[in-house]
Amino acid sequence: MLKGRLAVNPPKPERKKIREAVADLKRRRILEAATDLFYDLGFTNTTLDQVAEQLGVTKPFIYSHVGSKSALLGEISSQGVQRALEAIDQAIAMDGSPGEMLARFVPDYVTAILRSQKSIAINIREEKNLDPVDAARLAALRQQFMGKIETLLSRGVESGEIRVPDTRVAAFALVGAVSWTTFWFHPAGPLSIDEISARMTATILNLTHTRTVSKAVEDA
Amino acid sequence: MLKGRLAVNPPKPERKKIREAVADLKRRRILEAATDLFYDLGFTNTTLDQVAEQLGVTKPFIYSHVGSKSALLGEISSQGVQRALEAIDQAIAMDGSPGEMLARFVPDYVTAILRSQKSIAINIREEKNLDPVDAARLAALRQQFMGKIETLLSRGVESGEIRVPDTRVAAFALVGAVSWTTFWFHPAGPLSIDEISARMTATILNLTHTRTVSKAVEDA
DNA sequence: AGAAATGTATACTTGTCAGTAGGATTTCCA
DNA sequence: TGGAAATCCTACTGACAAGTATACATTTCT
Repeated sequence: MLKGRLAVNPPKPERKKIREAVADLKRRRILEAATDLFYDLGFTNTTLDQVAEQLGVTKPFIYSHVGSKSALLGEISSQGVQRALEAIDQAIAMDGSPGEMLARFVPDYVTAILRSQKSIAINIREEKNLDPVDAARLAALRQQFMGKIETLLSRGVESGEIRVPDTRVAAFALVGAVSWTTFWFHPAGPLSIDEISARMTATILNLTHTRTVSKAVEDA
Repeated sequence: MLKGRLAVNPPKPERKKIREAVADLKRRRILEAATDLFYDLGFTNTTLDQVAEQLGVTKPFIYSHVGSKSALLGEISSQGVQRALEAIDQAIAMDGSPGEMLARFVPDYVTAILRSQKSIAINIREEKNLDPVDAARLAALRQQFMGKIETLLSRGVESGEIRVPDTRVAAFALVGAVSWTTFWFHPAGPLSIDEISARMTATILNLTHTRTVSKAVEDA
């Protein structure tokens, strides 16, 4: 069998690329279907047979692309956090005052959360069904995220642009207010993602910014 | 067997009371144990055998006091919402301006949430494992709760005491910020329930109240 | 005391589902 | 076109846990 492997000519690069692209596509579709079902029914109430059925395949197909049911959950759960981290990193990367960074971050963050609504909801709800290794990894990411927000708020307080009684509690309040949107947002509802993002941003900046800045943001 | 029942003299009231009190106590202990385990391990990862073990009894004991595993979950899940509703009802019942009502409500609400931390967390996480009937009942309660908060905010906006860009979104932001505490609060951590309540209240009122009121609250 | 009712445990049934072994089918290349 | 390799399915196993039938123990009342 080793011989068999060696007998084959090395595959041409573009062929390999197509292979990989196909495999990626399949993985993505599996993730999508699983995300929908986990979101609608809950992780433990969803069987992999159901996921397979929705894709028109069977369970072993899934196992040939994904290690296990919990691996699937781990991957889905991390998606939302990744995007949230991107949002804060981009905001921090811009050159501007802490207040401007926050004004940039919040709408991006809300938008990111609402775009990955299902993964975020799953991430929050199914934490206890995660493999301990994944759970630890995600906890670390979350902590990193919280730290960055808190630092941003602190710097804004120092510079006088931001006014909150307690940066740590304020950071949690901010994240809570935004994360909570995953539970009440309905894509088919009256408010679009952009509208919610705008209103939530106005609401939150009203909370953090001192009046002068807050006015400036409103006028802009 | 009907005859047997009729042959018995009616039980004396105080006797019956003791019976009920004992049964109530047992139920409460079952609920407590189940709450701890559901919170720590998640609903589906907890077996009723584990709950029984923690109480030093066996599974049929539990079934003699509780209809089913999901009935247990339903009862646990509703506890937190009940208390939150009490908090808003008490605040509304006081005679005072909307701003004063809100200033009364928020700390009570935070305290209620943190005191029933585990049930709230379970309520949020295990929604999909609820019996559909319970789920509908709880959804109705939640909606009622949200409606009352939104009304309160609207009245405050009318009276000029409260300033938010959008009462509906602000109501969700408020509830999100507070509910989120269940996920990061550690009873053994550095901040007590009262401290968190105070800081969260200051943070939130900073968000809702116009400056003058906000100052007055701070000075008080 | 002893009959009746209540409460609790032992020991089972039953259904469900994650994960897999091995075979069928397609794809790809010489 | 033959045959190897990749891909996918049919059909199973093994474990686990909810819920229960039945028997035993304990209290309660006459």
